[in-house]
Amino acid sequence: MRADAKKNRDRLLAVAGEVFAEQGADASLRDIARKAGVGLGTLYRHFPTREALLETLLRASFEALAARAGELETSDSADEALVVWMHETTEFTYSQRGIIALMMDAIEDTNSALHASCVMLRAAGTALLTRAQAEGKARDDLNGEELFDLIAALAWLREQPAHAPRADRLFDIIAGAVLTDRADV
Amino acid sequence: MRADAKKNRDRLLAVAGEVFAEQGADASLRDIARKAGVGLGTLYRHFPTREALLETLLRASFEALAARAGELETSDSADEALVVWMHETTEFTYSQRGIIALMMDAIEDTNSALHASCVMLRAAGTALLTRAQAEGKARDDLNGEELFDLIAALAWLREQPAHAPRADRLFDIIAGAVLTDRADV
DNA sequence: ACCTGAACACCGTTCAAGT
DNA sequence: ACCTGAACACCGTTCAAGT
Repeated sequence: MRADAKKNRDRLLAVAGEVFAEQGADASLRDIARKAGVGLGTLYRHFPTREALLETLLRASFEALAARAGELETSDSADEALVVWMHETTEFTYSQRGIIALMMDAIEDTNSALHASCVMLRAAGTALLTRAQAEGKARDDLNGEELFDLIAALAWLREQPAHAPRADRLFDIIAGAVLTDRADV
Repeated sequence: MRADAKKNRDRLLAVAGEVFAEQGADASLRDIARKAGVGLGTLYRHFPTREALLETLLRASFEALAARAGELETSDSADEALVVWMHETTEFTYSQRGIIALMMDAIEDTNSALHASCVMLRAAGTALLTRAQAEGKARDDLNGEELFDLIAALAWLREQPAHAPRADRLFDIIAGAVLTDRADV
């Protein structure tokens, strides 16, 4: 890559990171290009879709979340590990408002730039769920896809301003529904 | 209202009903005006906001759902009544894709045209929940706002194409979390 | 090889001009 | 009293023209 191209790309990523964090994942791409001092075509050349831009920005975080699942799998108790990971995953998507809807699409769309990341994330969660189930800590009649749906539902709720004051309660209720022991977490 | 104004209004409502049902609650208002054979300004004159248009279209359905809660309250067992109503409410919002996000905003925004309808709906659900709790059929540590959040989360999930095949399972899991008896519904 | 921005086809919203 | 559609300020996306 030519040096000027790399400079533009880096600048775009830096600005996009700020703008997405501020305005959510549906922020204007035109605005990002403008703030990066770059032509709109340059943004599209480097990142052909919004998903591609987000994927580049968030890949490291997705991988960190998957790695975190591996970590929790060897350290904490099976049920606690699962709940902690559900919580951290929900909080992560909240830090990138609007991304959970894109992730729900991407996980079924092999052409999406976010597809691989989402599949990886779901697999990481599935491993934690399976371990908890093996130890009788999580309900048996639940699979990784359903767990991903529940996390997505929590993440979406978290994004709703009307819901904010009840975020923790709702998390506990749904996490409680996943575990065998019904006591709040 | 002048006869021609009423004709335009009726025409707009008829077309909007079709277009929203087809394309979801975020359909283009310009498109609706065009299809109704009416100037865009006429749409705005009759319905100053998208919410106002939706409210006029859906008020009857909202009221029917609230009435249905009253009906279920006197007929069915408390737990079944609650779950059936949760289901019917979820299905209703699904028939109007995109409306649940607007409802979540509207319930906190007294200025929204949808505010009253949402508050009424939440109150109807709260009554069913309270009865179920009084009979020991629903968990005690839950209030009407939280129930509304759970229904909203289910409604949002229902709208996600990626989730569709698991819609029924997820409903059972969350409805199960509301009830005291953990058995699936 | 890469960048730019005009061009195109859309939005939501407002409002001057018409009947 | 009501209607119309141009006008304005935005989108996402593409692509001819420039360096």
